[in-house]
This record gives sequence, C-alpha cells and structure tokens, in this order.
Amino acid sequence: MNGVRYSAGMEATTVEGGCAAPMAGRRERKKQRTREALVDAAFRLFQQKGFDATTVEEIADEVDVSSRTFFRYFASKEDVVLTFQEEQFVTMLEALSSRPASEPVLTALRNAAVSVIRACEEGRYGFDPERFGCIQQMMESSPAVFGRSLEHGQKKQSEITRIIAERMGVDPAADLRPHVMAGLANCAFHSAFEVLAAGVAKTDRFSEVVDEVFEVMEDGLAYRSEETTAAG
Amino acid sequence: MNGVRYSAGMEATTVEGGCAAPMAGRRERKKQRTREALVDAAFRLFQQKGFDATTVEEIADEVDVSSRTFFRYFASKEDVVLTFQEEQFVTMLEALSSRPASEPVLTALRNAAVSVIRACEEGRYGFDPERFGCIQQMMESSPAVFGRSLEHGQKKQSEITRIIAERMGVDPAADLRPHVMAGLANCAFHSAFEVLAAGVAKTDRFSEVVDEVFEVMEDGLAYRSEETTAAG
DNA sequence: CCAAAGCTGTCATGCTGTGACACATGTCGT
DNA sequence: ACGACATGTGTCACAGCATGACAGCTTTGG
Repeated sequence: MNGVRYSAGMEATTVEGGCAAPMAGRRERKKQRTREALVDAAFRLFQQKGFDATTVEEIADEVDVSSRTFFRYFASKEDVVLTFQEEQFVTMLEALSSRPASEPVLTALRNAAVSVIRACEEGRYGFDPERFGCIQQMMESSPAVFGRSLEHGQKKQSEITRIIAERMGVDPAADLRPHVMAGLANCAFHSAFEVLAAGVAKTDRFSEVVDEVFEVMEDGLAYRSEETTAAG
Repeated sequence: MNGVRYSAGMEATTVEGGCAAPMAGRRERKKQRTREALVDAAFRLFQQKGFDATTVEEIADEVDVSSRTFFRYFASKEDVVLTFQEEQFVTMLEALSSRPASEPVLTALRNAAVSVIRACEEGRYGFDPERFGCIQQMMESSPAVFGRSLEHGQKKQSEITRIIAERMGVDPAADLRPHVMAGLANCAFHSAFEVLAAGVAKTDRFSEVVDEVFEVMEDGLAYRSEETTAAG
C-alpha cells in the first residue's frame, strides 16, 4: 500500500467528513508531510554536500525521525531520487498514449518525451525545474544514482512496450518490434544525457538535446560512411 | 607501478594468462591464481545459491583468504561478474575496429556484436559458454548485477563512440551522431536481453536475438502504424 | 643474506538495509 | 467519550558491503 500518489498541496481545513477522496484522516496527512519533508531534506543535503556524502541518518535527523523510519518511506537512498523519475515516466506514458495514431511510432515517442521534459524544465504539471536540474547534476556526479536510474528505466520499459504494441496493433509477446522501439526511447534519454554531460551539444536544455537525438535516430540510422556530409 | 618491469612480455593470447606464458615472478603467478580461484569460487556459489544470497565472506573462505583480500582484487561483489563483460566488450571493440569501412555504421556494429556473442556461446577466444550462460541468468535474477551491468555498458560507451566517430570521419566532440550510434549498440544488447527474458524470441541463443534486434533497428525504424505488415 | 617492495591478515569503523518488539498515536464502532 | 483495533515510530540488534590503518610474512633483487 505504498502507492503514494501525491497530488499537490491540498490543504484540508475541514475537521472531518467532507473530502474523503484525496486524503482521508490525519494519519495519512501526517505521513504525506513526513514524506515530503524527507524528500526536501534529502535534496537540500544532496545539493549541499553531494549524494554520496549525505547519509540516511543525516536526512532523517533533519526531519527528526529515525533512520529506520526513512527506510519505511524509501527502499533505498537512491529511491528518493527515483521517485521523480517515476513521476516523469508516468507523465510520459500519458503523453505517449495521447499522441495521434497517424504519427510514426518513433515520432510519437519523440514528441511525448520532449513534451514531458519541456514540462519539467518549465515547471509545468507540478514539476520543479530546480529539482529537475539537481537530479541531472547528481546523475553525473554519482554513479550509484545513475545506475539505479538506468535500472529503473529498463524495468519500466515494458510499459512503454505495451503502449507501442497497442498502437502498432501487434502482440508484444510475439513481436520484437515494440520492444526494440521502447528500448530506443530509453536509449534516447541516455544518449541525450551522455551528450549533454560530454558537452557535445550546443544547448544546455535537455529537451532540445533529446529532440536532436531522436532526429539523428529518425534519419541518421541509414547513415553510411560514404555519405559523410563533410560535417567533421 | 614501479619496480617489476617485465621486458615487453605480453603476447597475443593475453586473456588472463593460464600458466604457459612468460609470467615473470612467482608473486605475480600467485596473484593470478588467487584471482582465478576467487572468480571460480564466486561463480560456483552464485550458481549454487544465487548472487544475492552469496556473501563476500563465503567466497573468500572458499579460497581461504580474508574478505579484505577479496576487495583487494575486486572493487565490489558485482565486479566479479563485470570482469567478464569487460572482456567481451574489449573483444567487441576489436571486432568493430576491423569491420570493413564499406559497411554502414549500424551494420558494422551489428556484425561486431553478433560475432563476439557467438564466440561467447561457442567458447571461442577463451570464453566459457557455461559461465556466459550463468551471467545471463544472474542478470535476470539479480537487479544489482543487472544495474551494474547497465552502468558499465554506459560508462564504456564512449569508447565505441570514439571508434565510430573515426570510422565516420567526424569529430565526436562536435557531432552527435557517433554518440547516438554507440547508444544504439548498447540499446541493442539491453533490448535483446529483455526480449530473451520475456520469452518473445523464437530462439534461446542470445546472438540470434541480438541479430534480430539490429535487424528491426535497421529497417524498422521507419516503421509507421499504417504500414503494419500483418505481422501481428 | 639482507633490505626494499609488495601482499595478506587482523582490527576498527562507517554506511546501507532489515527484522523484531514495545510504545504511542490515530481510527472507528458503540 | 470510551474502548478495541490498526498503524506508524523508535529502539535495539544484526548482517553485509566497503575502506583505512597497521603489523607481519613472502618475494624480489642486488
């Protein structure tokens, strides 16, 4: 029961009864507050002294709970960061689902991905741009975070696969293609990230880099060495 | 790094020398033996009780050394497994370098990857098929191994990028394309692995699945929903 | 054979993550 | 409001991974 679907702020000033849908009971609210406090404290410390140098105990102390309690909210230290990736992922799935069927699969993937990342950068849909940047920074500096992120992405890939298969009208249990396509989406993220970290891109905006990467994929896959367009 | 300075030893079949090589010094030989013993013991235990259930202490005990010594040979428990991935990777780089320049980049990547995996499966170049299978098995069962593997692959991606850039005749510091291409290769592995684990492929041979994945990439990227070829 | 270099074991330590149990707090029925 | 039940939290204990420091033994090389 740790689904933890937390919508924004929502102050429930009502004593009892009233809106029971969003958050029922004080206990639930308290948990929510604790969770958010932990996330806030964690990111503050991560940014301040780095992910690795921050211990779970410090995070817990900051919120005045025991370390044990921290682990009742998050399965691991990395999990605090992954929480956000999960949110972005879910949003991306929704965006993908609502792309018109007329778009080629890769284009749909591209548009969905880019739109969500833009939203993150611009603070729409409740995303916090500052935190988004902080996460990117941590991915670079901490291999542990990066690794877990890759792992998470791979684990969630099957959901993208399902949507793509549906869109393609094929059975994901018998057709490779949706799997490969989903992998490509994942790959685009990683490549974009790597390109950004390596300073190869002309821009600093992640969304633009992702878009470029998809661009390369779309028309660059047929690239042959003899076609070199004198770009180097 | 000083002292011990063997006169240009290093012959061709260098893969962690067995014993019939010009190994200067007993100390060096002893280290080699310890290392191999650790790897052997580790894999034996991994296969027997699973990666997670096997502790470093058990591995060390098996070889009759202290846990501390284990960590002088491997940076982490996962590192034992990654050692092999590293070997495969290096072999793959060599294979890639020697692909004819007339091949399109993706094709070269495909051929290089497939040939190396075939070698692993068939026990050529000193690879052990059984161990290769064992690793695949662990990747499925242990998220830790899988995660580290992804991380390792991503970290090594830059080397593929360099080779591709060279082949394309472009500057990897200014051109996205080689980066994306390298990412694609990595992606092919992951997708193949996922497809295999999901039981979507008709075959159990990893090399064949990888080949198929590349196939999909090569001609499937232009896939549009309205082009469904009644394959599903 | 001796001295330097290098490897190993032991000890100590820090951090992550989990299980068990007791206590306190919130929830709900009456 | 009161009591019974459920749930969250703290404390304690513990296992495992990983690293630093120091002492002792083996190898190396002159």
